Amino acid sequence: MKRGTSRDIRTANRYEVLRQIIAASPTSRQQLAAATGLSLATVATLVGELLDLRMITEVGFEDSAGGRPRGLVAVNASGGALIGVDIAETYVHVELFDLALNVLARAEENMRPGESRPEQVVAHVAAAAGSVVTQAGVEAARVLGVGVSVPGQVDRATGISEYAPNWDWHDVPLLDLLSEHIAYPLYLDNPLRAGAVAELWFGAARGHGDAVVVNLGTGVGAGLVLGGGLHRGVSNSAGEWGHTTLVLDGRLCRCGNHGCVETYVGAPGIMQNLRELSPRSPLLHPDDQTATIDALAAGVAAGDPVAVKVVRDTARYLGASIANLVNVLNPEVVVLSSWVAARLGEPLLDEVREAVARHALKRPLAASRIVLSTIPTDPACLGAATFALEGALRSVGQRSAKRAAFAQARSRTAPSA
Amino acid sequence: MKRGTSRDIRTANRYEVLRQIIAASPTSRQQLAAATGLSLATVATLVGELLDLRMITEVGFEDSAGGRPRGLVAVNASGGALIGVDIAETYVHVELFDLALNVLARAEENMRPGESRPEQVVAHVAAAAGSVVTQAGVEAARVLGVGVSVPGQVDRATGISEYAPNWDWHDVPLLDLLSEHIAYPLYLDNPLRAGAVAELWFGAARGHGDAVVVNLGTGVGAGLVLGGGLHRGVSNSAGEWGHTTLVLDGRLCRCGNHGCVETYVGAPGIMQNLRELSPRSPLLHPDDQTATIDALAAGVAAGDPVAVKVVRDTARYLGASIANLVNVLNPEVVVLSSWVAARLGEPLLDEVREAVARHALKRPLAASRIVLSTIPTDPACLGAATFALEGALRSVGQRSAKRAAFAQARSRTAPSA
DNA sequence: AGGGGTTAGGAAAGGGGCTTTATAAAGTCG
DNA sequence: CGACTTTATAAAGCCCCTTTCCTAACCCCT
Repeated sequence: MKRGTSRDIRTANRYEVLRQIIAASPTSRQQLAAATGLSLATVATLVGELLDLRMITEVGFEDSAGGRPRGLVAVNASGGALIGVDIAETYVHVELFDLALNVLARAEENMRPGESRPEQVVAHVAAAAGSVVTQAGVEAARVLGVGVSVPGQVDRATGISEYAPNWDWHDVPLLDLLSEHIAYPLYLDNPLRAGAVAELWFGAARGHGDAVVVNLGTGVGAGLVLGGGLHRGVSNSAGEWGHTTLVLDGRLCRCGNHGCVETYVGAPGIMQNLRELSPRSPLLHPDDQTATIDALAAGVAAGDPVAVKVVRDTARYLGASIANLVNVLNPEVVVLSSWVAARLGEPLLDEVREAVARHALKRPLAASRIVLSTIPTDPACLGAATFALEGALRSVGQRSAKRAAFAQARSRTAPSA
Repeated sequence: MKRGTSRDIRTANRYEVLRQIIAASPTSRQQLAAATGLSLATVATLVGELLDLRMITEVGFEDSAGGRPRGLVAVNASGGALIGVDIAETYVHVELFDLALNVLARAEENMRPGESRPEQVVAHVAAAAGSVVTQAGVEAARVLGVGVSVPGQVDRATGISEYAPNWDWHDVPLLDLLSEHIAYPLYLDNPLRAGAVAELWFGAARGHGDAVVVNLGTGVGAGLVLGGGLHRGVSNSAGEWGHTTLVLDGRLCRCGNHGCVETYVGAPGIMQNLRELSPRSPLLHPDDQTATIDALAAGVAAGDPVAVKVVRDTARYLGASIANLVNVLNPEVVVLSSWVAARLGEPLLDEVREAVARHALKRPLAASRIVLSTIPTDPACLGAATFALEGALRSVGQRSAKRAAFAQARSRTAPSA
């Protein structure tokens, strides 16, 4: 049971101030103090730190009501670069961000089925990472770090991929393998937590102490923000909501269990919902999840009754299982994220809201908003890059000790002179 | 989103030190420092504070290996009293504890069906609270506070019982009503959280950052300990695990939903499990939950195949839904608590462990231990009293400002004299 | 009996953090 | 051009925790 230290407070405040600046650039110290609840003095110190790091810059002044104008600061977008890597079953996405978290370059490597050895995956990552750096033309020294999202169970401390379901990896020392090809600081975690931290910094979970980021893709899961921070659980494997039982003795899941949420609301599960309703539906593309989900979305837009019914059925499963999260965790906001949610969009959201309302208890329900993610790019990439940003920010404020000591010594001798 | 202050660190450390002293009384400062990870100096300060408060006392010395003997401190059991109140559907339990959390006096008031008006309940509480104080013969001034556990949704800040399912209460200002009869500081919350905090301070969750306390009674729910503290959720209604869906379109629950966990593993649910297996079983006491559960426990002990099967079926439901918690939250320990768990005991636990192992993912499962609660008395009473203890401890260290200023002023003038 | 040696406990100093108060800087307005 | 306002920084104060140093207390050995 870890004890908190006063330094953690500082780190949290640093995060909060930078988040705020990124969100509302340019902004003044006054606004930051109001938004964060910190005193002007503390904000000024933190802003000073960030200026020293060249992560933000002064960008002019703003009239005040008759007094000294407010100095404005903004993210120094070109002050550094962050790389986010999203490793998935069939592809590796790599994006290079500036400090405003704009995408400067993008690279995608597709992996052929069977290409599942760790060295092969690592080679793809290294190639793509090299590519984005040259594409964007940033100097290597400006890259603050590389965040890597890899499916399955990850031990962040050791950098070991304990288990990756797609490739049946067991205890692969992924960080070590990657560091042979990549010289920047590396941060490893899984897509659920990456998505959650992306929403926490830049998305719908901003400013909320308790939030759930529901990830709807081929696999499903949830990233949990509890008490203002990511909840990891004791072995960094919290959030496996996709493998909670919704239908006892229900559909067989790839995890070996029956009736998992994932088998009803993951992309293959949705295809199964469609198949059970209308086995020969033209919406169904048996070997292509993306095409099927797109066809469903188009069908709903066109008023196709089968598509509408499939989305409704899916929303019913999804609503019941989101209601479980709402009842257990009582979050302020539930964010629907990842590609399935993005493609099915509002129609799915509306049905889900209704279904959750039917299943959840009144009080927790009243406190929870359910929204779609507003993150336009790959949330796992953005989240992974955010881990790198957090990492860069965490290691601040160690080496200023010498200067402080010097300043103090001088101020002590001055009066005697 | 609340920011933490350095004072919270102090409060947490104060809790931790006192917890440790209560758990291992008498103990030395050395042991405390080792157990808490704090420095000797900090432990000494905190111990000093607690000595000043007369919550602990020095009780002698212990030989050290050849050097100065270690001073021993122990809880000053008679240094104060705490009252815990457990309001349930049919009864009010009140217990008076000394500071070692021993029960000094107990009172129970039974409520007749229909006796559901807030004033009637409050009258029972007031009567029982008065009774325990006179029984134990403690002076009123020594009572540090009264914790009250009331079912349903509670707003701690305002002291309003927003919703109590048994009596259909809506927004009852319970704290105000109670304070008309009870002069001690009052602390209100619900039994789930009371149970969790009891386990966190004195039970199986001690020292664990992430724990789930599963409450198996007539109703069921879970108290969540996440990140070392109680997780309340945004509207203090987290933990309603009893009303998560385990069987889509399953049994009708009193919450209006279908297939809730509670309908399978709450006492009435277990009776239903029995009824479905063997409608005319002599184990079944249709109007008496307690007797039925007792009969089942006895039946299992005697090897009655029907009883064994019912417990196994129940454990199957329970295991699947505990696995859901394990997968989502990845806790270090899951504690089975409340009267149903206590009565069915080890046989239930064994079956539950097996069932959880079948349903949970390998990694979170490997990190989780499932245990029975070791708290012998009513956990809601103990937990409620613990709220009072925490409250008393939280308001420490405010009023020493004046003395500190004085001491400093004196030390500043001294050298010049 | 009286000094080392050893361990405990407390006091002081040091380092981090945050806030309040004072002061300097930079405008506006009469 | 001075008075008033508003912003930003500097100084001082308070709260934590830890490290370091010193005294207290006890053992043992001479």
